[in-house]
Amino acid sequence: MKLDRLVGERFKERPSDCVIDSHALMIRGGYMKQVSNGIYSQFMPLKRIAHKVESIIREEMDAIDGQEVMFPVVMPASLWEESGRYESVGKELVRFVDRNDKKLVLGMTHEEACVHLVKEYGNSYTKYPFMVYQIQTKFRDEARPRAGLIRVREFTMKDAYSFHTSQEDLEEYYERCYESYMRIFARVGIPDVVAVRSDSGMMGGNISHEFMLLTPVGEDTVVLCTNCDYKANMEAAEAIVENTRDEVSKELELVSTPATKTIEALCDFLGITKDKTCKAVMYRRNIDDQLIVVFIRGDLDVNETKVRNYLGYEIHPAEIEEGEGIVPGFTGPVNISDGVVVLFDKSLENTNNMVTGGNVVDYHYVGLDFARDLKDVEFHDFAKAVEGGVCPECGQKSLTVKRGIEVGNIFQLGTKYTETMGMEYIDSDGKPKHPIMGCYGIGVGRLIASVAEVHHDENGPIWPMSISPWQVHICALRSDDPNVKEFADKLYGNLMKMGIEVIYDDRNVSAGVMFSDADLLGVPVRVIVSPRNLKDNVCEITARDKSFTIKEPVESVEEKVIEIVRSNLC
RNA sequence: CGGGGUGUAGCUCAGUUUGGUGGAGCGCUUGCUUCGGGAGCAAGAGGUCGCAAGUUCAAAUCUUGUCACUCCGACCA
Repeated sequence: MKLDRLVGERFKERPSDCVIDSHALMIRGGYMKQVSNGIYSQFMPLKRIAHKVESIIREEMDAIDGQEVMFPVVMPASLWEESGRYESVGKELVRFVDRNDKKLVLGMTHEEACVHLVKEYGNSYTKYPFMVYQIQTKFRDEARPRAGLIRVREFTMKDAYSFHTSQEDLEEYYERCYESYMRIFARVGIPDVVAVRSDSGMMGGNISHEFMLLTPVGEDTVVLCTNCDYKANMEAAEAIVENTRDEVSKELELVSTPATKTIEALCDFLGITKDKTCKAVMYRRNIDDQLIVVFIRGDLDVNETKVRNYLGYEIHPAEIEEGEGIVPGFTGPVNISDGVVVLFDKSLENTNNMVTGGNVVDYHYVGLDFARDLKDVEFHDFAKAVEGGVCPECGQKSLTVKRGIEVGNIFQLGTKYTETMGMEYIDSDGKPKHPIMGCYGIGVGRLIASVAEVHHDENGPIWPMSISPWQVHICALRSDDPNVKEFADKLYGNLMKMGIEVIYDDRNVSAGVMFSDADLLGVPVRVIVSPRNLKDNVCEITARDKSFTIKEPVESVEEKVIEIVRSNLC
């Protein structure tokens, strides 16, 4: 490819609306152009990278007996009504009608389409297990796309679906897929992705893992143990709290605490620490606005996912209005109004001498003893894990909280879809059963952005050889010099003949422009042909990551470049 | 969905407070010079100031509406 023919322009300045580096560099480098909020067109360099990433994914999926298929982008609503997700999924699912007013949806994930595809085939236990996958465009009307390709509405995704006749078989395959994923991440250049236990959310099912690239720009929160192997998404991380109890329980007493609506103000007023308070966090049930109050120790935060899972329905943070029997800022468990769902976090179990809302404006209870003053209370884990908290695996106070980008995930789905959609096989015992499913996703664009996020400098991305849009970038400095032009042309032609992927810059521009553009394209090997070099009968071969610069005699440049590319030295 | 911000040349942004014939840098075109990290000189092209109403003798500037983008939060296989 001649660089002067490459469609897409490169920019000197960082676009003002780019927050993270990978986004800014991919815009500056002419990799993509935004069409709408969370929707991008891709120029050739990005398309080539995506193609390579997809090839790697394809190889690894095929290696675990996957079969590539293709599901439709547009599906009839009836398919989603079968699984129940036409109702249960929120506005991320785009619903529309065709010319005949028939209801359709835009594919955001393809469990339904997959079950539909393999339903008749999988009619006997002898046909299991099997896995099908596709690499395709998905559309999710995300509430807030951001950070370039990290969070978008339209994106390319590899999604795989496996079918099994036993939980053991699913688990065995799940493990194979897990390892396959680790190979994929290593091959595209981010080997240090960690797999964390996750909450399965709308997908349903039991065990699931998310593959996280740890980086401060990530939008997920991950809990890791520095002492053992424990890793979990914040949503799924168990919180272990050590409750302390004072020797003497004081009397329960209502005291005046004017203008202390926040825990901070209350602690200041009474001269106590946050862990001696019990705060109320309010939610509402999505369908009917039923009020839910979660009581938790004042120094901790509520993990909303745990509350949602415990209750078994969708909730959202609540605004309190007058006349509901709830006193915002002064809500406590003693004499709380009926008709409110009340939950207690384990951090309060067996504690005493706690301060909590008096359910009267400007009053709090002090001396609350949960064992003594509240009857028939159950305590559950509703708290977020904290930095320095106790690890649920090894019991040490060694938890750390980090940010991560979710580059992939794997779910043990169970029979949620095969049951609702009536997929059955005849087992060896002659009885009809529902196959057990697993599903496995990787976002291609997000993966590419993640690689750029890890591998870049201030001048541009530094692509690993495995996914770089080209393998070699030839810069012909002073292409108006006939010797330079002739040599560079020949080198370009010969490398192409040898099957090397080359981007060739023979524009008559200054060295600075040429090098800056090369930096933005991030090709790992750069060959500089110039009058200065040719005078000494050499060419310069440099690595984009600056790991080496060599002056190679002109006779052996071609050979040397091929050797570097083939040996994957970059 | 809640709260902020921004829409002026391909890009980055001044100009809006206080209404009076729209600017800069980069990029683009032409010519000459230059040539190893975003060159110099000269000449040029390029904008219904997001859109629509309104106020006014006069609107990029004031008012209202609307659309788009963006940030924080909520939500998120």
